[in-house]
Amino acid sequence: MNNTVYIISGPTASGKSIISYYLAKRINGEIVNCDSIQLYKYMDIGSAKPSEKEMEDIPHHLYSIEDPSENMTVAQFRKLALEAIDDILARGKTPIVCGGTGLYLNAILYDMDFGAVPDDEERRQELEKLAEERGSLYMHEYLEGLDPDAASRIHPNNTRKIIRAIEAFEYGKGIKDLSECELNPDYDFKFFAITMERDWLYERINRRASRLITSGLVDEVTNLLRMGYTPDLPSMKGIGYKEIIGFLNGEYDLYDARELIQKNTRHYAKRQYTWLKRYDFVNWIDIRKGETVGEVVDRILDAAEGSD
RNA sequence: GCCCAGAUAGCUCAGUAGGUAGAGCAGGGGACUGAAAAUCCCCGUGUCCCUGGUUCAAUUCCGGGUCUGGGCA
Repeated sequence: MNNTVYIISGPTASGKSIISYYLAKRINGEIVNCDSIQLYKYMDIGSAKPSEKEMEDIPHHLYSIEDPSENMTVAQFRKLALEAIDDILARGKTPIVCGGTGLYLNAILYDMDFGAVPDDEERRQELEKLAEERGSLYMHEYLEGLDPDAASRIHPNNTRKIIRAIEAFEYGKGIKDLSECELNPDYDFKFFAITMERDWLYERINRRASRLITSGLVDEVTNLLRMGYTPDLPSMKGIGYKEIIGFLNGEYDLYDARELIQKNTRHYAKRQYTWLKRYDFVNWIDIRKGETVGEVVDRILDAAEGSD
């Protein structure tokens, strides 16, 4: 049985979605989302989901599947994504994983074991309170006593990760290092990352931020707030959402909100590059100016054949 | 035309009681197994506007000039 899985990743605004769409048309594929914000319902404009036409044309999986009040986790995502991939393969089609959320990419690429660690909101709040009172250094020392190995991998200022590591230890499974994981042997990955000259990418990011605002981002955020989704939800902390919330609260004007969105998106793109550079088996597709999507897809298919 | 203030990193500015300078932002690099569009770490040489003078030494003090704000005519 064919078990080829395409992965189209790359920094935000590099054109992953449209490239995946054309690739899907060419190879009879279906698209699986790997973007942590596009998973949420009602967040269409800000997360730059594919157009309705694209979604009708080609089956898209894991888009708009979660309520913004819920908290998607990697473990959950991994389960859903692998199910979607297996389902597509079973129907004789080719899955195309599309998205730039690095941790989620890992969850698909690697044989990661998230175990049966239950949600324990109470314990997390306890630890958060402790961190606030005693400081992150204290928490780090505490972790060092429990799991020195994990502690050595986490910076003492990174309270969030320290808390997670403590939780993981208490549940009986420490945080493993990725080097202990194998590439998922069930699939034949064709892994691509879209890139382009940094200045050009930044121009695209800036332009897209402007476009999101003119196409109704403020209304989208206003509606989300009206529906009762609060600014502290992980979904509402997405880029584009948190900045518009600040504008609606009168913290700054729309012009500044736009600049903030642009800046935060650029920072995000940079972090995505850093993440993607860790994979030595990724095929970088460096987009040239003036190149059509069809030409890009040709290059991807050529490279995919070459890698067999 | 006159008076006042400013001119220092890509931007906003601090500073050097005279010994060639440093913050924030931007930018760059990096880490990351259950919040990941999150969280966290590291990276600062630039004609200190030009030009004379004083001085062992001037970006710093003094004179002149140029430009930019603001005020008065």
